[in-house]
Order: sequence, then structure tokens, then C-alpha cells
Amino acid sequence: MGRRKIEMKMVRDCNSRQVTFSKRRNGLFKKASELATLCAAQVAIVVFSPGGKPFSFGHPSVEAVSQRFLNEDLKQNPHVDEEDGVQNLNEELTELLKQLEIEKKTRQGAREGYSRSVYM
Amino acid sequence: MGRRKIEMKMVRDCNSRQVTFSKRRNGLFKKASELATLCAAQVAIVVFSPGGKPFSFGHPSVEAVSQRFLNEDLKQNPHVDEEDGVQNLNEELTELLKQLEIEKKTRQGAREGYSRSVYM
DNA sequence: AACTATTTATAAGA
DNA sequence: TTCTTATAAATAGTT
Repeated sequence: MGRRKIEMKMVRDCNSRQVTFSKRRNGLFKKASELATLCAAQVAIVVFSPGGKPFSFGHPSVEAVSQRFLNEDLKQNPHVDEEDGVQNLNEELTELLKQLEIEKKTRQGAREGYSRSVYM
Repeated sequence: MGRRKIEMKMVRDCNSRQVTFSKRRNGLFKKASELATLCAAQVAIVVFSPGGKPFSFGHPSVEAVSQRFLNEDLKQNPHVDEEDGVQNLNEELTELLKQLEIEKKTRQGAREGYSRSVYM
């Protein structure tokens, strides 16, 4: 989509790759936002740049959608054997995620030298 | 992007909304795939349709990227108080996710009436 | 960061 | 739902 068609291979040049990443990450998040708005859908996206920096988009939030995803998975695939304890994973995970949320909220402003980029 | 420009409001008609959702979900996942390929980036997307069905895209996998995201969060925000046990959340979560993966792989073919749609 | 020539995504329609 | 096509939107190369 542009002056020329490009091959779908990793962009070699480091600078070009970073530019492409920034442009396309913005495009991806915009598309996600539109999907959520137009279709009343929930969307969560997590991306790591080639440099390893995290970026995320969530509607209503990355955590809410991720948790729902994990919940659905365990609900739809309940363990038959009651004795191996796996049927409790969902509850444990839910609890852990809850603690994680609390933990993160507690840390506002205590993140020097680090910034998680969040779109919307 | 099509015959006419549309307003960025929720599509009222239920059938139209479903059609728009399907088309745009495919587009979103394609864009995500391209971003991963062109930029050597890791990407995870989870979407719930208006009907509540889960769809996901992951490179290399939803779980791998999600876990890295949670890991980064805890690494960058280490807990100062060693006694409240929160510093162990990461390890616990990692272990739980590992078990979750094993559990899911064990269930192949045992999912009647349910299908998680996974792109790529 | 801005600018466009092109390519790609997609809204309607069949 | 899949295909077609006119048009809107994204973006590759450039400045």
C-alpha cells in the first residue's frame, strides 16, 4: 500500500523497520478501535516491537479481555478428572490476575525509566 | 473503505454487523500477521464477537506474548516488600500458564459443541 | 513529521 | 457465505 508493493519479508534495514513498525502499529490499533466501535466487540492487542518494547490496545481493557479469554477456555474445557487439581486453575488464575491488577494500580508513578505505551 | 464512507458508530442491523465483524476481523488479523512478518514483532490479539464468540491471533502464540507482557510488567515493577508474596506472582502465573497449555493440548478432539477460532 | 502515488481494505451489491 | 467492484483508507518511498 504505497508507492510500491513490498515483499512480505522482514525489512532488513533497521531504521526502515522501525518506521514501518510505528506506522503499521498505529494502523493496527486504529483498525482494532474501529472493529470495537462498529461491532460492539471486545478487543485486546499486545505487541512487542523489534526492539522489545511493549505496546497494547484494549477495549474495554487488555486485562478484561484476556481474562475473559482464559475464563472461556477453561469453562468450555472443564477437566473430567476431579483429582488432578486442574479444574481449579481458572479460579487461581482469576485470583492471580486480580492481585496483579491491584499490584499494578498500587504502583502508579513508581515506574521510572519505563513506560508502557497504551493506545486509547 | 468501500462504496461509501460510513460513520464510526455501532452498526445497527444485526446481520450487517455480523458481516462487518467477519470482514474486519479478517482484515485485522491479516494486518497483525504482516506486522509480525515485516518487523519481526510479536503480536497477540484476542477478540470477542458481538455474539460473544472468541477469536485469536498470535505470533508466535497468544500465550507466549501474553506471558511476556505480564512478565515485563512485573519485572519493571518489582515489589519492594518481600513479605507479601506478590513477587512470586510471576512464577506462579508462569507455572499456571504452562499447565494451561498442557491441559489444552491434552484436550484436542474433546471439544464438542465448541470451537475456538484461531488464525494461523 | 508531511506529502502523494499506489496498493490494499472494504461497503454495497449480486 | 463467497465474489465482484467502486471507493475509502492505509502506507512505501520520498522530501
